Amino acid sequence: MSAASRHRLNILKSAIRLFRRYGYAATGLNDILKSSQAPKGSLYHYFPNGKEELGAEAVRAAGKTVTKTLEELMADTSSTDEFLKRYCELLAYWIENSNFQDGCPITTTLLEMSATSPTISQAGAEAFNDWRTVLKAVLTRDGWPAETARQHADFILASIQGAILLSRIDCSTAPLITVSNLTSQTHPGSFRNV
Amino acid sequence: MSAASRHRLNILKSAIRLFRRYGYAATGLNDILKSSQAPKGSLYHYFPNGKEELGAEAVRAAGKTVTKTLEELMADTSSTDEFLKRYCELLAYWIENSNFQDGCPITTTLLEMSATSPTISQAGAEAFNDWRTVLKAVLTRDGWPAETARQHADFILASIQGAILLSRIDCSTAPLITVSNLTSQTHPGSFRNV
DNA sequence: TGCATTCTAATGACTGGTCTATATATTCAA
DNA sequence: TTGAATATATAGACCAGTCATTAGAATGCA
Repeated sequence: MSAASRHRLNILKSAIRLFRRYGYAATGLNDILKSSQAPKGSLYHYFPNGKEELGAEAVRAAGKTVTKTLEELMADTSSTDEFLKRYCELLAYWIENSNFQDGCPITTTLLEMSATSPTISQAGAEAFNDWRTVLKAVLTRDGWPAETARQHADFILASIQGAILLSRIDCSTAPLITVSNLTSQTHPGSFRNV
Repeated sequence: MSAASRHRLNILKSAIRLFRRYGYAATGLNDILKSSQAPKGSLYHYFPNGKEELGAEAVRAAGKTVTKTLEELMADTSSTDEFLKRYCELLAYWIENSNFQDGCPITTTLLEMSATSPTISQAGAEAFNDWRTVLKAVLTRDGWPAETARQHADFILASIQGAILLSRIDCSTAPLITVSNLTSQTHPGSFRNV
């Protein structure tokens, strides 16, 4: 990485962190600049369309990070059951470690901007699609037929998203653990065992 | 209702509607006042602690409306399966009718304020608990043992919350329908049939 | 009943501050 | 010397919240 684009990356990282914790609207550009230690002029240099572009980029970047985690976890596990258990453990660990202040890195921003920014919404839809694709691959690997796998990928995605929300609001990892267990029950070991 | 408190109710209704669609931080008090046609002084008269109190009240009120809907639906159905199907249909109808601009009436606000406002978070936690209680009653009525019912209530709550999110971002009722079908599969007719 | 008084509920102009974004000037590196 | 990068200043809109004032109901009294 060139020293020149160091600021760009720091701005993006700070934006992701602050949007995730406090939301898009409540996070001021000044907060992001202060946290990233980047000069003010850099923000509009690297993100000429201002806050909305930064928001979309943050959703894209955070989305890709999650996709990468899911792919690595898929390579590192051999069944849907194991995959889900491991992922939920990971989530519970991170959420608890943030004192239940951090949730999904893109959900809050997406809900806030869904009605006003097509740009950000689209970035979010693409991230969800990437995640779905990995989940579908995990299910397919376990022998699930394509169409069934697609639907169950949605189901798993929804359950986990909801579990993160509940865990955060309840300040307890219990919902995540419950969802992990019950989702595993619904997707035991392999489709062939169902 | 006294004519005097008309403004209070209108402010609350507008706050719920705007917070739901645009989020808490992006909704200015002026927006709420304009939409409710209430004078500005009334806001601080009825909600002396300002925006945060209004936010907590909005979460409480919207939460109770949902609880009531769930209770009515429980009385109007005879199995978990039917209950879930009917509720997801209802949600899909409302979301589609808003052109996918409205989601859960409290989730966005809760995610935004979770890290900064214990007051609002607590109002949200209580709302979720009320919903859980109804869901648990629905499962118990179907013969599920108490502890199992509690966990499945969480599971259902999470799935539906996630499904609303996905439907909104994808601008499609498909995730809601998928979750409705698969959740029903997981909770067929009665526990005795499992 | 009719009028004066009291008191509280209700109000809207106003404040200080912060927001995003822009415009211009300067620095720095190739 | 050129263009990318950074710094500064500020515009213009909007923000939540305050407070002196007003409207109107309740009360006391004749």
